[in-house]
Amino acid sequence: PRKEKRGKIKEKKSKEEKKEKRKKNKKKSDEEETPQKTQKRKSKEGEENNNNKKAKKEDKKEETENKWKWWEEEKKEDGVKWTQLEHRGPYFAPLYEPLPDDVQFYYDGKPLKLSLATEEIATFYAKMLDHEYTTKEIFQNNFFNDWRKEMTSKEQKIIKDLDKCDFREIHKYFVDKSEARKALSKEEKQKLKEESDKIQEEYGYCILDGHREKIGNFKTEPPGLFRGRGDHPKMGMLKKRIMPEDVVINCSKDSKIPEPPEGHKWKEVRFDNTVTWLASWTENIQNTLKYIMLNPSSKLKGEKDWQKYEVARRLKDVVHKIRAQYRADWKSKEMKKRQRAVALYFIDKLALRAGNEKEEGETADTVGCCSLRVEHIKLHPNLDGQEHVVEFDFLGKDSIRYYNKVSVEKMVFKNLQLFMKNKNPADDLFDRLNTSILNRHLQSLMDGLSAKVFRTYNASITLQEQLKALTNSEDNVAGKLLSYNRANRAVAILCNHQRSTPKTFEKSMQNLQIKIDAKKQQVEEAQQELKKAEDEFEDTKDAKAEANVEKKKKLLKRLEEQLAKLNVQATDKEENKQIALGTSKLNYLDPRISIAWCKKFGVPIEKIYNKTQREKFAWAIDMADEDFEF
DNA sequence: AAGGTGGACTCAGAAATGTCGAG
DNA sequence: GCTCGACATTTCTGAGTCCACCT
Repeated sequence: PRKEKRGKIKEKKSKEEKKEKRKKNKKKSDEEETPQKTQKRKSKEGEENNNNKKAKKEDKKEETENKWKWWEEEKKEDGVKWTQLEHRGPYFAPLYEPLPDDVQFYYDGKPLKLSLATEEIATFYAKMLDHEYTTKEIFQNNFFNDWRKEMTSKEQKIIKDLDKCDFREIHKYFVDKSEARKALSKEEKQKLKEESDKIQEEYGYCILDGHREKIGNFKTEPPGLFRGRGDHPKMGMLKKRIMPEDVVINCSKDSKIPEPPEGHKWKEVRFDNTVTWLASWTENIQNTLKYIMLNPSSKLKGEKDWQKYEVARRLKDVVHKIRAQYRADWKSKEMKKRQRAVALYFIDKLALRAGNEKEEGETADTVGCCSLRVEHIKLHPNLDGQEHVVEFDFLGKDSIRYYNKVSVEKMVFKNLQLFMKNKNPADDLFDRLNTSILNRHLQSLMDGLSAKVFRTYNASITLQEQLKALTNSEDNVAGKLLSYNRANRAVAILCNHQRSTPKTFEKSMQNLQIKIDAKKQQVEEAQQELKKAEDEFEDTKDAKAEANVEKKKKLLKRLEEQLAKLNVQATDKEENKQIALGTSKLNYLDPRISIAWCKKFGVPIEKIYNKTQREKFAWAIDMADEDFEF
């Protein structure tokens, strides 16, 4: 039986009680709170007018100076996340601007002036007209339902059929508008940029324990139509505008409490230092909370990230024991244990996600390990010369397809046959198992162990092993980077991180091939020229000719290097077309492995981590030396 | 005491935006 | 030096995991 509907109204009582608890919990640290005020105020205003070059220089300076090395400080007591937190509150999405009078909506062929609220929602749909979403029936129905709810009764009486609605003029208006924006002059664009920079300056940072930290998402999400991933039952529903009255602010008591926009109030202001968020609101589609939190470069995120990899490293010490145990459990008398052991084998070997149960009808039908159904696997006693092959085919997180044929151990195969006996395709494969049972078991094996740790562990250890196996110290930097990318790719494949093939892929591949051919030609020509120069030197033996030979040699060498680089590029590109490397790099690979590798092989860190990534991994860059072992 | 539920946090790819080098 | 498009980066917000707490 799958879960019941979630979004029920919370009981007031429990909420109040919880609040009380938080207060108690927090009291202690409140007292310790040091009222350090904003000591540092970087004089940003002055830089603003300067030209790019200077600004860049300043950036660099900032990069090396006054960075908070929180990793050198002592950790706070358990559960307390900060002692000082001050911020400006969220930046609200701009209000709706009505359409000009000459842009009209048509119903049944006739122009119809809509009320402001109705018109706004119409624009959400109009903007998406050339997206395939709007061709889907569920999307259309959900949209139309929600739209009608917001109409005046007069409008409701007229607008009864979406097919009779003509949004094309509105659509065109927005297309033109975005064209116009692209066509703005340099100066106008510059001005726009400055305005958004100013907002970033003002709302994009907070003060956390005396340090200025960047916020990850400081803007509220604008209203629009919900776009789920995959086959989402709620696609097209109206996502409502967030008002200050919806927003809970979290900050420290003695800080400057953010002002709500003129004429508005916050839903609540609280002072909870056991959580990391600055503001939150409830989103109306799934009735779940959304948060404003810090950027990955912040202490709060960085510390947690570091800790994640430390847990994974502890798993390394016990993983052999755990593997031995689940292998033994395959033969257990208890069905529950067998299921747990087989599931864990999948999680370990295939890096599957845990697979929480989901409420049917509320989200797209996707699964992870524990929620696999019989219909998601096929058993092949023999396939393509391999024994005991399991064919997986299911939609995972974000409705990304997982398709894999794996030869498994005999005992696993037998167990799967057993689990599937007398079941329907739609039945749970592991009917005696769920994520909480699994995680409780894992916790008992190692402190802090849960299913996702296996993904982190296997990803990182794979990178380390692959780097060891693939890197050739004789290679030049480009060659080494290819090895790095290949190691990274092995991880991405393991974790099933995919992307749609870029639209321009074929074309850009062709272009690259053309370049390669041209370069080959050049190399040949250079070879001939060199030959000629050598012959001439042979004849004349004069200094000028000798210099010429040297020159041609150099040219040839340079061209050959360029050709080699292009070839490397082509290989890399082809191998990468459907694989997304970013996710694993950012979330699964202990950065210290990569940094150690860079140091060991003399590859500049900038070659593998861009600026943002270097900020996120500042802790690792500072602490890892070339001997680091995961 | 098992299972449901809300809350808080990580992880995910698409889309928007910025940049940079070839022509 | 300028433009244009390919590619890189950033933004966006949806989709998971996991745990504490409640019944």
